[in-house]
Amino acid sequence: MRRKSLNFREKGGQAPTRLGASPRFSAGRFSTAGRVTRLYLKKSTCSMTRPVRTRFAPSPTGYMHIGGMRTALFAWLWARHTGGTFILRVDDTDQERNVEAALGPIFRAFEWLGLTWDEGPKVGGSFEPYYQSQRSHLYRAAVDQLLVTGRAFKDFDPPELIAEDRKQAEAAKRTWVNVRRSLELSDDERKRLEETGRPFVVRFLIPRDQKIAIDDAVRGHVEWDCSLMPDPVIMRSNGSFLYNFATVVDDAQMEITHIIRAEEHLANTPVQALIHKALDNPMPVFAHIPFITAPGSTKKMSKRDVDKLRNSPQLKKLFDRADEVFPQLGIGDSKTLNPVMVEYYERLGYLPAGILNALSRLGWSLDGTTEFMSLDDVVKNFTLERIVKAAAGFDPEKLQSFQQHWMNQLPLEDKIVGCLPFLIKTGLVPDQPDDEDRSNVGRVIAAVADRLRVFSDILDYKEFFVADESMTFDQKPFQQRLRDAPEARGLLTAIRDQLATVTPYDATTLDKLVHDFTESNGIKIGQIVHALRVAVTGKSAGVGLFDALAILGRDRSLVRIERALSQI
RNA sequence: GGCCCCAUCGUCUAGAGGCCUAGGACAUCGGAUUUUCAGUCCGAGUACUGGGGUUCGAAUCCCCAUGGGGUCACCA
Repeated sequence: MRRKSLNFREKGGQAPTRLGASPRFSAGRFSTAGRVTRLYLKKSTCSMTRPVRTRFAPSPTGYMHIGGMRTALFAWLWARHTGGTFILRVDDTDQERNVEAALGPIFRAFEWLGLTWDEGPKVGGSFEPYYQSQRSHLYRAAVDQLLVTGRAFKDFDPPELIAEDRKQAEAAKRTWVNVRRSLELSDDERKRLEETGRPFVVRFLIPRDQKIAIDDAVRGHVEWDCSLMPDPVIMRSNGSFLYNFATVVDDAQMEITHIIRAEEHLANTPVQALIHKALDNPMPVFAHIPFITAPGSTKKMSKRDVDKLRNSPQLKKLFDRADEVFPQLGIGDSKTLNPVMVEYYERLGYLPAGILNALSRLGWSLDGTTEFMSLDDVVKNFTLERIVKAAAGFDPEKLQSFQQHWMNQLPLEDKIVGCLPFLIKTGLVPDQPDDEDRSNVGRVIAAVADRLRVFSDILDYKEFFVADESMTFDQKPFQQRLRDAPEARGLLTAIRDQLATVTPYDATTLDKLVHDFTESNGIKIGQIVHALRVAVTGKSAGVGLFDALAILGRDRSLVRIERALSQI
C-alpha cells in the first residue's frame, strides 16, 4: 500500500516541489527518547521551493541495463513532469581506460528511447564537469571542510588492525563499529604520524548518539540508529574518494532535489543523509524505487546471471530470437546482446514506445485500468506517489503485448522505414531501394499486417524477397500438402491454368477465382489452399494466400507453382 | 547473523475502513470468426501469507509470526 507519508503528493502540474514543507519534517518527530537529537537542519525544515533537478549516474559498463534504464526513466519522468531538469553524470571513479567507448551504448540507449538529458556529457551545463573522475577538487574541498569542522577524522589504524577488530566483534556476535583510536591521539601525536608519512584514511564521524531518518518518497518514514553504524571511509589512503561520499558532494553541488534510484541504495542512505547534514546541504528528497526482478525469480535481474536467465522459460524465446536474427545482421548472437541490455531491443527492431510503455508500468501505474500510454501520457501523469513499493518482475510477454499495440498504431510508411534496414542488411533489398522496392516492401508489410510485432519480424517473410529459383520449400509441409496429398498435383495444375489468364491479378479476384474453382470441382477449399500456399511461399503458414499471390504477381506465382510441380 | 525494505490472481497491478460477491491487463484454458498463422470477438478459472488485536464493519489500521529481498569494503 502506498500513500500516507508522502509529503509532496502531487497537486497536479508544474508546481515546483516544496521541500520539507510538511509537518512530517518537523524536528523532533522521531524523538522517541530524550537522547535523540533533532534531525533536520534549518535549511531543510524551512519551507523552501527549488526547481526539480533529478539525475541518473551510470558507470561506464559498456552496455545499458534494462533495469537501470527503468530507473533512469523514472528520474527523467519526474523531471519532465515537473518541468524540471534531468542530469546525466558519469560515475567513472574507477578510471577505466576507455570510458568513452564504454559509455557509447549508454548514450545510445537514451537517444534511441528519446530520453534527452539537459545537463551532462555532450550537452554540458553549468555544473561541469559531469564526470566524477574530473571532480576530485570538489571532493577534496568537502573532505577538508569536514575535517575542519570536526565531522571527519584521519584514521591511522592499519587495515590489519581494523580487520582484527572486526573479527573479534564477529566472534562476540556484536555489531561491528570501528574503534576510534585515532580520535584519541593528541595533536602532537597526530602531527608526528603525518610527518612520518604514516598512511591514513579519512573517516566521516558518525554521530552515534543520534538517529537518522528520511522521508522517502516511496517508502515513507525510514529511520536508523546511528550507534550501529561504523564511521565510513570517505577518502582512501591513496587520496581517492569513495562513491558514497562523491555522490553526496555531487548531488549537492549539482543542486539535485530528488534522488530517484534503485532500492538497493536504501542502505547507503543514512550515511549519505548524515554527510549532507554535516556539509550543511539542503536535504534532497529520496525516492527508492523497487528493482526489477528476473522473470520467474525474486532476485534482482543482473547481467551476471545471464546464463541462468537463458534457461528461464520466460526468457528463452528472447534468447532464441537473438540467435536467429543477430547472425543474419552480422552483429553476433545472444551472447553479444541479450535481453537485459537495452540495445538488444533496439537491434531487434522494437519500438521505443513499446519499451517505454512496458518500463513505465513496471512499478508504476496510472490507475487500475490504463495500460497503453505514450511517453507524453506518462509524463503528464507521472507522480512519485504512485510508485509501487514491491519489486516487480520483468515480464517479456507483457512487453510483447505493449510492443504489439504500438506497432499496430504505426502508419504503413513508418513500418516501411523501420523494416527497410533489416531487409537491406540481409541483402533482400538493395542498398539504395528505389520506389519499386519500397512499394513492394509496403505491399508485403500491409499483407503481414499485425503479424509484424517488431521490425525484424519482416525477416520471417523472406519468401517475398528472394528469387523464385532460390526459394526453399519447407520439407514437412511440402511432403504433407504436395507429395502425400494424392489430388494435389492435379489441382495445382488446374489452378495454375486459371491463374495464367485471370484478370485482374489481385487478391479480391483471386479469392473469388479459387472459391469458384472449389465449387466447380466439388472440393473443399482446404484441399487447394494449402497446396497452393506451399507451392508459392514454401511455407505452411504466413500471410493470406491471396495477398501472397497478388504480391508475387502472375509471372512469379506461375514460376513457383511450376517449380513445386517439378519437385513433387 | 545485524540493520533495513517488501508481501493482493502464474505475472504487472487497482484498492486511502463499508462502494469488494476484490476490478483491469498480460499469460492460460474454452468457444466463435477464418484458407494457414496471427489477429479479433465472447466466455472461464485463478489472489488479499498466517495469527492476534482495534472497529458495528479490515485486503485496507496496529502487533506478532512467517516468507521473500536488499545491504553490511580503502566496490560502485
